[in-house]
Amino acid sequence: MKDVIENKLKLRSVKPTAMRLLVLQCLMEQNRALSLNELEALFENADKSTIFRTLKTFQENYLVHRINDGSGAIKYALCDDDCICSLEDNHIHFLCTKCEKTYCLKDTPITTPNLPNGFRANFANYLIEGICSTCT
Amino acid sequence: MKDVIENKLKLRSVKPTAMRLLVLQCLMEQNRALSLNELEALFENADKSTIFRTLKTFQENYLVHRINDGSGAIKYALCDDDCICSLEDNHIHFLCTKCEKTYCLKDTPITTPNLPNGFRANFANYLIEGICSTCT
DNA sequence: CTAAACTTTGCAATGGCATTGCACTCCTTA
DNA sequence: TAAGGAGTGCAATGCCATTGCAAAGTTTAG
Repeated sequence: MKDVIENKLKLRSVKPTAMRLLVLQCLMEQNRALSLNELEALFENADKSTIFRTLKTFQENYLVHRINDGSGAIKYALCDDDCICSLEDNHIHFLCTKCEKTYCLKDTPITTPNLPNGFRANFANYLIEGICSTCT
Repeated sequence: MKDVIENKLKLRSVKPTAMRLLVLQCLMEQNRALSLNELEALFENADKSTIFRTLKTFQENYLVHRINDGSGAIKYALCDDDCICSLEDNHIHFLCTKCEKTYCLKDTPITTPNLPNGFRANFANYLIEGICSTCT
């Protein structure tokens, strides 16, 4: 397990500090998108700004992507190993309004519609709100 | 013109105060989604909280919908006259990363994808970022 | 082996935006 | 015309993202 995490970091040329290993592990275990506050709560004794900067580093190296799910707090979720956060990597996110958890629906790719003349798309953020399978 | 605005309010049973007429007019004229700060700047001498509450009233009566375009500030845009802000009324929003303006693409309805088993959709927020036709 | 240079971390602000309590004004209505 | 309710303005408050600065840790050059 630890090897998998370290490999993920190595793959993206990010130095494996203790904090980074922990944050990455959390994101892998939870298997959903987490906010800064949620992550902080999972650690108890880590500083929020350190986690923030850890996540920033992760973003810059395509380890995580940020999700704006309208909850007020930005959520962070793991990227796939071959992700470069391009339009093609964008996928639908699902916010359950009951349990308040946000999931990546990686198997549900976004179909970019035909835009009006002169509009060009660089990035898509498609959020669906509803009830998730465990809350049904 | 003024009649059109007053009618919109009457249609939704919202009393036409001076502030409400002004805010509604702004939203009609700009033909795009505006943030609270943008609206405040257009008036110079109106209080932000008054505009906020005006917009809240508008939302509650399906006159405007709020858009989370990831800019940090919520944007507000006019609803169609027959809108009840249901899933069917949801449409794509476009944020131009050059001029920072957000538009409703009402002619580009959202196609809701097939969700994984057990997931049910109630609301969709589909935002596309890119370059708009006037910035191309 | 050691000192300098750089990176990471923790603490303590700061700033932006949404939201609300309270008092004042205005408008409606009995 | 007085009372009640609706609308407005001002001044907080709170939440979240972000950053400056100094301490601690790590790497590198000599």
